[in-house]
Amino acid sequence: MRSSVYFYPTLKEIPQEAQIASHRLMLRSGMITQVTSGIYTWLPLGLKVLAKISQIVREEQNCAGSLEVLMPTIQPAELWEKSGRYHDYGKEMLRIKDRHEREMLYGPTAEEVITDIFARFIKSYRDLPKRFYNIQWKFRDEIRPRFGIMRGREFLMKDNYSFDLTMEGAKASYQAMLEAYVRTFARMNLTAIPVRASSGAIGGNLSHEFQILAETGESEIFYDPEYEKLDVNTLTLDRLQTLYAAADELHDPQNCPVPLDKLKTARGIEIGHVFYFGTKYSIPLGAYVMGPDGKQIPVEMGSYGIGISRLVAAIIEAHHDEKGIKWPDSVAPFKVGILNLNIKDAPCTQLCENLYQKLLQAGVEVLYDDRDLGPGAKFADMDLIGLPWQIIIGPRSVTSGQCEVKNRRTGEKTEMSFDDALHSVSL
RNA sequence: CGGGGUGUAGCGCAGCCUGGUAGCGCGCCUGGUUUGGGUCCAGGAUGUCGGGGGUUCAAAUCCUCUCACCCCGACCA
Repeated sequence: MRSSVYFYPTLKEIPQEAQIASHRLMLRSGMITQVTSGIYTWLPLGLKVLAKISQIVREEQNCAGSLEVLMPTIQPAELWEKSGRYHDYGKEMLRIKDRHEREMLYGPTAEEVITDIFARFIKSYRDLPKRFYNIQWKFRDEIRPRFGIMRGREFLMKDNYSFDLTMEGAKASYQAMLEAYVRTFARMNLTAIPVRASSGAIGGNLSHEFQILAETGESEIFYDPEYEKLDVNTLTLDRLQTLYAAADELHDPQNCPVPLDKLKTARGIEIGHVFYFGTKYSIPLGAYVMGPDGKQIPVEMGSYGIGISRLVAAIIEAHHDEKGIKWPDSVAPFKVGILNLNIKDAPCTQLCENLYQKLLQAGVEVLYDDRDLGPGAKFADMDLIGLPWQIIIGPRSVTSGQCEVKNRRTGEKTEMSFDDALHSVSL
């Protein structure tokens, strides 16, 4: 992609309304722009990142044996009346009426819709277990939206719903999701701590929230250092139940099993939440299957959310510096940026064009800054939008035959030949 | 919803107290200049001063109603 035809309206000045790093950087790098309180348009650069994150989440969900569906944003009140939540959910639910005065709502979550689908199509224990997920826009009419996309009213969420015959089965589903989450966040260079949680409005009796560590996180969390050694091979539900981790409001220093000198503390951003809630929805919505003994059994359910749009902000909170974003490779909107320091210098531009074409041919996602701007502006913009690699080519490259390759994450700069540059960023 | 604040050019702001018909920086357009960290010079365009009502010879400025947005708190992926 050429910068001259792309669209990323970068801002030199810090937008007044933005308080936290991710919000400021998303606005300044031209990823998003606010439409109204808590509601944003995703501009091309931001949308690209959102799509990359969605894809990673999707791959790990599929890998964990889940089936993707796409449920609507607008749901009928009727379904929520069955579960009792139409009354319970409160003002966070955006309620609307269609032209027939029928009560509708913009879905804040989708337990009712998916459970209804299950109830209508799945009748036998032989079809279990089943897990369905979708990646869809949700709306929660937050009392006070803030921090940009981090707490918007409209947000993109992956929500997965598991259906099992027994509680043991449900726990296996729960564990499969825990593992998928650890893998998912690891792929985004995030350290995630599954903190035991009260299950809130969705209800139930087993719940963990995933906090990802970032210095600017919203809440303080206290956790056993063993958490930092967790990976998918050592992570089991039983093991998790024995480890201590708590967010500040739930932290109880009196009854904390971890000695004070070992207890670790960090800032966390809640990015995912997993729940087991049994038959809370299956019974009222009629999600029963015929068991092996010929009896109707309400299915055991769980639900598992990941705030995808929030992840964009969370990744930035975890990976930025004073100049801008430092994208992990896996979610970067482009892998490489080429900076043509003087497009009016024909030989220099020729070098840039050649390299650009070679990178495209190699299948590398590249943003070529071919705009007629001074070098300073290009350096500043490229650091701001945070592509993992920068290849800097100026008139002096014409005589030296070298370009400068800069690693945005480490700041390391190396002069090398064009072939070497091509090779090193293609890895 | 309670408390606080802000709405003036695309962005960041001054002007408001003490009423006299709108300004600065950045950005944008034109010409030139410069080209390895937001070059420099010259010229130029852009405003229902958030909206309604009122006071006044005269309102960005005073009064009043209203809307939007932001911040703190309670709630949340």
